[in-house]
Amino acid sequence: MVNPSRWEARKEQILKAAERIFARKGFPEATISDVAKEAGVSDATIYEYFSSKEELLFSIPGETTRKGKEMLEFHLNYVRGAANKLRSIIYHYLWFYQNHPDYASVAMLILKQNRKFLETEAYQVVREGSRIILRVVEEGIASGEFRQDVNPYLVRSVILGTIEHMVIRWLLHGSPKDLLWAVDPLTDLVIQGIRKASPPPGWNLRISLEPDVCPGGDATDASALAVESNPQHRSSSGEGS
Amino acid sequence: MVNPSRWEARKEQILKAAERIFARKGFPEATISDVAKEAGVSDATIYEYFSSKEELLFSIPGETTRKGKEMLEFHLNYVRGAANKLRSIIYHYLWFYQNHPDYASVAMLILKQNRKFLETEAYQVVREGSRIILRVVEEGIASGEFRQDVNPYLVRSVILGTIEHMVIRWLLHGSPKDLLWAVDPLTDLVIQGIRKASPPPGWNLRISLEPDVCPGGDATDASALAVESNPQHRSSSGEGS
Amino acid sequence: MVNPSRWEARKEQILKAAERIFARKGFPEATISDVAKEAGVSDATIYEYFSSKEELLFSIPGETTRKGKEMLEFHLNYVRGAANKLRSIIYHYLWFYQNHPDYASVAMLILKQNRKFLETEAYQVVREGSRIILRVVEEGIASGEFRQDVNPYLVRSVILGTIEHMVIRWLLHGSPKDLLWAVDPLTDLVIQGIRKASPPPGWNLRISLEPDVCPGGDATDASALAVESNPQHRSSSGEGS
Amino acid sequence: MVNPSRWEARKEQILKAAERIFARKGFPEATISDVAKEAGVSDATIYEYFSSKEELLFSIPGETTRKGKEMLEFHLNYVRGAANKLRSIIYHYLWFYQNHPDYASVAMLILKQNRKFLETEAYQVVREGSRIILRVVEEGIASGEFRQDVNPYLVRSVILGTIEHMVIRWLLHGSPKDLLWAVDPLTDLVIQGIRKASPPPGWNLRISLEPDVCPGGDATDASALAVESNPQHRSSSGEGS
DNA sequence: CATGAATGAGTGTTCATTCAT
DNA sequence: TATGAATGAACACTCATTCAT
Repeated sequence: MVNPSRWEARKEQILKAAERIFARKGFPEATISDVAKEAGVSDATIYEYFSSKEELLFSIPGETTRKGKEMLEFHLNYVRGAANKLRSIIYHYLWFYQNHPDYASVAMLILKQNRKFLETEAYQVVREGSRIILRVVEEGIASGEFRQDVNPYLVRSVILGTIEHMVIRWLLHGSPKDLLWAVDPLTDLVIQGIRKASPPPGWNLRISLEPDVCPGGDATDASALAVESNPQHRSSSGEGS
Repeated sequence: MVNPSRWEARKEQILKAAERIFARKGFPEATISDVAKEAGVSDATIYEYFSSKEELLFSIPGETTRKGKEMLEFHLNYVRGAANKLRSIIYHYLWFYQNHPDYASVAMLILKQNRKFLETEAYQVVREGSRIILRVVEEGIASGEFRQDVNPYLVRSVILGTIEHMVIRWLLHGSPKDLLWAVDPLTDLVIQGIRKASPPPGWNLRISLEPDVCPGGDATDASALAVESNPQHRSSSGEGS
Repeated sequence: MVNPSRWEARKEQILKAAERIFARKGFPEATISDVAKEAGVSDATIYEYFSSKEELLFSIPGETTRKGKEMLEFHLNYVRGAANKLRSIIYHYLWFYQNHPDYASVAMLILKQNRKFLETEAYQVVREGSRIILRVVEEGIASGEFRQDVNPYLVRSVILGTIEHMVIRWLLHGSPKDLLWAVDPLTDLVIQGIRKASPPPGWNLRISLEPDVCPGGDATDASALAVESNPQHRSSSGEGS
Repeated sequence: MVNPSRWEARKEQILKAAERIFARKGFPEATISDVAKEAGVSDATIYEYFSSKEELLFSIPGETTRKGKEMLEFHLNYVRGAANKLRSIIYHYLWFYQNHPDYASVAMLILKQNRKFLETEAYQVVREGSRIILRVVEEGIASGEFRQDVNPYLVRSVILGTIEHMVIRWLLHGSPKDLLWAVDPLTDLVIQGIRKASPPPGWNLRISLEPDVCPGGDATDASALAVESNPQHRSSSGEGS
């Protein structure tokens, strides 16, 4: 390995080819020859970089996951409040999968159900990533944003489970076209489901105004505010089956 | 097929063997020989009942799913109210997977990500099953239990996604031991997330005021309307990174 | 295996083909395809009968060796006297190799130097075969035909080593054409080398010459030579197992 | 080849590495990489010195054999008498293999049965070495030490065959620990087997002729002693199976 | 009906060898 | 001279599938 950067580049080239091929054909159906052809190298060359077909598969997450986790943590620093952070997390995952469909395929359709992958180092990074959700939920409980009795593990399962379910549908059925439509509805459902059910400050005020506003008035403004703290909007591009 | 009942029994015997083997070893790793041995028949005999290894796999859900769906629908008749029905559904799925781990393995780890399975007749039954959730949610919206703006497809994704996420964790990690602990927390989270915002303590007070404030007005309707008149459509292209 | 005799026949057919191919091309150069073609079956069929290329190789001696050993023991019953028996043994080996050149090739050029073969059950039969020589030599010592100081293990090494050396030369160089020419010379050399030195007819004549030779004081030299030509010193580190 | 001596040193270094590796793993199992690693050079470098893996193998005997042959011939000049020379030869081979086990492995287990090696120049040196035996036997016949009817080729086969048989046993089984124990027994067996059948010393003596024949001579006693002092104890702990 | 026996088709993997640098 | 990098060419082995009995 005289030239490490060249070596890394080649490795990346092979990994990208593998990601594409595995995403397209599935792992058992894809052959090393397919990957080699896609990468523009020989079969044997692949074995210079990866010791087996399976190791090649397990190497795909590697950097991607690490960078993703770092990026997410970086963004979260910009955001205040557990609820807002949950939205960032949901956005992050959906945006990422949307923009890396091949990676999504490999992760959701191949790796997720692979028992051996669980013993992989790469999987540890995935776990760490998913621990962020736990942390944020706990933070929200501590700050009083969320109820004391909320189970962070359940929340994580709800968030990741829903995302994964939608990503898989998107991959297999192609619907919805745009995964990001779900960011707000999902965020809202979850937040609503776990937040401290005391009315947010300001509610009472507005409500007390209503009598004045209602009759013939424009409720829009008032509820607009309410809506902002309480949005359950259904996108016109709903998740049709 | 000299003796139809005997034939069916044999078929079931092979299917059960396949379920066990596929669950244990995964589909590509499992061989027809494995299944044949487990079923106590010869390799060739399997081909008397199923035309290919893949057809054998796709035949596993068949009855199970149909019966499951029927049972679920039967139970739902006992239950009044969309929220209660959602709980029944969640209970049903978790209970079923908990008590049929091999089937859970095949369904969650093998079939769910199989593109070809989507074109299968058996898959149609699965879809029908999942449509029950849509129906119940719509029922809840119509009855006023759930908010008007709730997206039934999202709710379905949340419920099925969470369940599947938990089942997969259970299959791969063995935790939690008892899936059913999640029934109520999950139900509550979802219901809370979608139900018409019944007032937290203190609300009723204000509500009681409304008639005075909005004479002749229907508070419920009003707020429902307010919400409905406040659609916040999100442009799908508005969420740039 | 419904029909064992058919199964055995097939197995034998493959073994014979393997013997021919391995003899002709050597083990590493021979491919399973070669063997399959020679046997008139498919590659896969070979694996129905033998679990690996190596097991196929190690199965070649099997019957042959067992039958050979039995035949040899049968013949030995016809022969009286250890010396005569040794001749029978030498004849047996040379005759056998001469008439089974492919087997000779496999045994001498492939198996003999294979460390793994030593752990094989088939090899045990070979060992038992070679023990016959030990037995006969011991018998000859006990009966007084051979000297007391003869080391049976050395004799065995001489007999088998010479035979193998000649067979290998015969296989590789093609000379001599007829291995059997060596039966009597080798037998005589060995017998002469180990027998109790009873004088052959005519000896005494030559002995009468000695007096003439002695004067002049060469007797010492002569006996020195005699001594040197007859040392049976036991090294403290004998060829113990 | 800028620096010839450096070049030769490198070549020797590679050859020694190859000898070790081939001896340890066998030829087909050993890889060029193994040899390169052992030699501390790169794979490609080996091809600077040897054109192929096989040429590398065939180059191993080269010097060793030539030097061995020279040494043997040198020693033989010190020895008088064909019988004594045969002992020297036997000693030489056994001593050499004993002290060069890796070379012994390569020669006995790999090269000896290689058809292509026979066409090699290196093999010619081996042949020349083995011709020494022929020469000595012929010399012994001519001098009257050995019988007229002795076949030198047979004797060579006996000597080399026995040695090789024992060396192979030693390599594969590890017994006997010390090959050299066999030098004298083997020499004696062979000499006894081919020498002119002069009565063993002491025979005629006892026949009572001698006193008259060698008056005042000590020859009688001496040779008698020689004979009597030649007890042929057979170790009870011979070459265990 | 059931199956023992046979196989065609396919693939991951290895390694001796080459060559630009 | 030395080698890192690349690869062409093979090959053992597997397994879903077929079919005569």
